[in-house]
Amino acid sequence: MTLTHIYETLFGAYGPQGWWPLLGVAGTNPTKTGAIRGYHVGDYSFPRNDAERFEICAGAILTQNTAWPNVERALRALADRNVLSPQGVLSLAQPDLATLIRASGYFNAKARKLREFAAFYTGLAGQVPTRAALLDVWGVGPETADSMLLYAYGQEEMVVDAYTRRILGHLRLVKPVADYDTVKRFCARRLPCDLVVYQEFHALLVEHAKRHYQRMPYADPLLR
DNA sequence: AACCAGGACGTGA
DNA sequence: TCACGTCATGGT
Repeated sequence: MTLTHIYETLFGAYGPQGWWPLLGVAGTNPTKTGAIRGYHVGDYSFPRNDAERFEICAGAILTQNTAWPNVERALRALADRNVLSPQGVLSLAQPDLATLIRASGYFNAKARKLREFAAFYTGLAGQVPTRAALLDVWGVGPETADSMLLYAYGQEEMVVDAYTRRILGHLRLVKPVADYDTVKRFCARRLPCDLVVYQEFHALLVEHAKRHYQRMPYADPLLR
């Protein structure tokens, strides 16, 4: 079972996922599970502007260990108040920001993370951040940094998350204890370095895991 | 009604 | 390094 085969199998089964979800983009994904919306299936021209870029980054922080529908509530609360922007986030006192993003969980920690990131983002002045610079921001770890680079900045950085580990571990392609960078290199070495492939691969693994890796014991009907 | 979700950080060994 | 506790809402 090669990663290319996994990719093609999942792509054949679910089709393009069109990540990252955006509030202003209607969900048209025929394979969507649950309440997830905001797809732009088959269109890889995103983000189309700076507002969408920041929304993706904010979502990457808010979705840490959190289900997307809750993240969407928080993002919508920010958008409704017209503060889903670096300036908007920084205009709020941290407790007020925390109240707005309450639904996403860990709201105190995430309010601080959003503010730290908004300040960093402003300092970028439109430049693409390096991975190392992102990792220096408090609240941005490896997965969050790679999600931002891959989906907000169009950089070919493989995203490894709990689902990636779960699926690849179940298929015995990686050890369950392998660290982030080990799994990342494993994937990067075996898939073509292509933006579409990277974006879809991560999204497809999430979709597949949501369908078949929610509860033990796993019985994967597609991969083995 | 426990269990978990597209993690990251701080601490003590 | 590494294992473990902490942060917290909402769906199943």
